[in-house]
Amino acid sequence: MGDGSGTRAERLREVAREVFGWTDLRPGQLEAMEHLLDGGDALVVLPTGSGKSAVYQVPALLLDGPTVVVSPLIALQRDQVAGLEEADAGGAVAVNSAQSGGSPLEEVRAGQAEFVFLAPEQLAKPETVDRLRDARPSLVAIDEAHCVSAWGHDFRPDYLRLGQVIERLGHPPVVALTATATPAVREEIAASLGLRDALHVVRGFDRPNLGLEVRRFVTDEDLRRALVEDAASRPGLGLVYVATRRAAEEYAAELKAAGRRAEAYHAGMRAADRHRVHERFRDGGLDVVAATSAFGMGIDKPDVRFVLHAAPPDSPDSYYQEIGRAGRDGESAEAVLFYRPEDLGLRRFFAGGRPDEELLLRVATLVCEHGGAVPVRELREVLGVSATRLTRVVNLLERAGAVEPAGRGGLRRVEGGPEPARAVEVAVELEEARRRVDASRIEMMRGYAETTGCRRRFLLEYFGEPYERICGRCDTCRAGEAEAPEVAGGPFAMHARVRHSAWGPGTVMSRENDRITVLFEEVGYKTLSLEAVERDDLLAPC
DNA sequence: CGGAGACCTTGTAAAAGGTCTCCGGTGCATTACT
Repeated sequence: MGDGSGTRAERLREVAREVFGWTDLRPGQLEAMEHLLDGGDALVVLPTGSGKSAVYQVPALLLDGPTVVVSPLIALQRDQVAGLEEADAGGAVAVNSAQSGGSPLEEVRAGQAEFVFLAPEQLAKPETVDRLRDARPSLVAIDEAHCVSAWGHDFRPDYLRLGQVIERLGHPPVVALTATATPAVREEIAASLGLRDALHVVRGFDRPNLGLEVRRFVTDEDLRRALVEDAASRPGLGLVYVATRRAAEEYAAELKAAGRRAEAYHAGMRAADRHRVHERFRDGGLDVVAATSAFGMGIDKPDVRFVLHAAPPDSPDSYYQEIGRAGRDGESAEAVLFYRPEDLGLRRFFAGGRPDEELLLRVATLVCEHGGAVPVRELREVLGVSATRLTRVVNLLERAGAVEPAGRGGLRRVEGGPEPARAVEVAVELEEARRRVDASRIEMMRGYAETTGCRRRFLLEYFGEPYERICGRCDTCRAGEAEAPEVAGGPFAMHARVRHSAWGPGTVMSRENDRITVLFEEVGYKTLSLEAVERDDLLAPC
């Protein structure tokens, strides 16, 4: 071990101990911190509650200049600012529409705040980025970085523009942090943020204390009855994830009627009510929260004993994140999916929708005809569309190579890029490829629900972790149905690169005894029978 | 894609079955009102 690294590690440990009171740093954390101090970028996948925030907070204090933290929810920003204020870590401020008075950006520029928290939407304003750049940031942290991939394309398109923001800030060291990401999602995050030779730190996917089970139903009525009975009789604190706001209310009401302290939680509730449910949950005043996917980010309650799903979520990514909220204390906890194949229909509906060809063409044409740099703000006024819709379309046209950013919040045509009509075609194809991948994730969720193999193995291999055994802690293992896997070898080993004549290149993600699952770059996940693959020579190594 | 509720039809009076329409998840910010 060289002198430099020893000193660095010691300085990091000292700050961790003296400022934050953390007496030891885990290997993954320390490795990432050292890399950031050396000026490198990092992508860190660590389970919640294992000190992800430390990875940026500690080096931040050793680097000369403020740290920009991109965080998806204002509520999270508030908690993080409060935590840092307590630690006396050089001051922390949040910049968002909810703050009243004061001038947080001025504090940052004047060196009075070490940490500044913003949502990507704030960073869509060129003047905000300019003022941050003037403060010479020394570190950028992207918290909950899976949002780049999960939300960037449709819901919060400003997430896809963070790469440009990072460049405008002079590309100081960047660290992207998340608790869950498949290898494909990691690649997407790194590419989208423009990380350079990023160090990937990935730890602790397996949660051996989590029991896995799927219960299958024919009618919605039977499913509901069974779920309420189950949630009402299990000891300890639990979550019930549902697909709609209405179902959240209904389950909460039924559980109350069954004598449990239960509340609903969804984005349609008033902010004060949401807040109250959150607090009661945190303080042990509830037994069950029946919630949509709105509930969860930022919660770190150690003693959740069960997570039941009344309907499958849109992907194993979401599922693993949601069940990962159980058993953080390391004690035994259960994750049960109450499953009907029909309930995947709602997910297919959400993943559907068509790209807005008309708006794509109008934007491409306007930018092309303008000749110079068009301010995005002006485009929005001329077209009379929402910022979200316009940003989505601009993102697609940029990815299609038709337009590019020009200075502060401007857009111009790419020299030698496609004509507007052609640009729309390329953009539509990009969008459709995205939908195919989303649809294949839903299919993987179906695969999890319907597999006869070990469910833990299914999930871990989905996340790219080889698991050449069966767990004994899921329903298929306990029923003796899951067969121990053969030792996979040959041309279709885990992570082998393959090519399909119609679906193009892909990566082998898992191999059960008689079939393999491949993640194709253009069409997403596909499961193939090994017999058919061999008989018809469907896959070639590449 | 699938479920719920509205509306309609049937063919004789109180209700059952068919067809249609609409709705459904995540949050930022901004704006126009009480």
